Amino acid sequence: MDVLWDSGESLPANELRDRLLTPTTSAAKSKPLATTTVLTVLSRLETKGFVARDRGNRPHRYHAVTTRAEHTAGLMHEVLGSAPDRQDALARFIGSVSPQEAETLRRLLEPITVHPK
Amino acid sequence: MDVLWDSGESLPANELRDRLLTPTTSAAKSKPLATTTVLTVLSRLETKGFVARDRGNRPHRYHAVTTRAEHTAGLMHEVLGSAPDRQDALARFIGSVSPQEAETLRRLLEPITVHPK
DNA sequence: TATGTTTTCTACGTACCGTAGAAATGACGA
DNA sequence: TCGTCATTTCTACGGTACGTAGAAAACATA
Repeated sequence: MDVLWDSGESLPANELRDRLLTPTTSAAKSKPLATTTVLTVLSRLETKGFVARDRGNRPHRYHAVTTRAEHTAGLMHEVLGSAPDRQDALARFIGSVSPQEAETLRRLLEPITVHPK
Repeated sequence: MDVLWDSGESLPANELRDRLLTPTTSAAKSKPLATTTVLTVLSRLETKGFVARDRGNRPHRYHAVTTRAEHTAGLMHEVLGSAPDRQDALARFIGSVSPQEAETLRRLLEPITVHPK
């Protein structure tokens, strides 16, 4: 559902419905959804704080509250946070990460260090 | 539900039911669950591969398939895996991690590097 | 004001979970 | 062998969430 969220930025319900026919990330075009369906989902997402809408002009415009990456990171934190043994969980997590990703992580972590010179 | 999973290791349903009255990790003792309830949940968890049972002797003994930490890590990977922008997601994740945890991560990542000398 | 667009309300089917009763199964002593 | 009790399986009900959408209300504008 959020697929198209990350695509554009702040669109009216109808736009969304249309874009849902063109699966941004490949996949065959499925049957069109009723506009009301999209609206319903949008409200539900709104109550959950995933989406916000500009209630100003008539065709309300919706936009994701966070980026997909933020959302993903958030979920990860949520999962991690629900673990009583964070350290351990992190260890396991790191342990099963691809070399490339490990490298990425290492690079990402560096900046935090206040390494002199 | 898995709370007690991580506690002991491989117990019969009744044991479980009893232990559920003594919330391993604090919290007040709630009302006792029917044994069948526990069994039901156990089967459901079994179908999902979270739990396995020793069907040998009569009081089947159940045990978690993975440790809590592994499970958590697994979930994290799952979440991360469903993201089209892994790098980005990881970046955000790291960005919002506590300094201590960042340090832990750094340490965990080192071993992987084949640093000479 | 009539009419088409957009939004809100309400609803139905499916699925999963918590909980547990009823029935089937198995073990074990009398 | 049979009764009885522990254990397991089957079935079920209430609750919550989601996908989907029709009906009705709210609006804008010709």
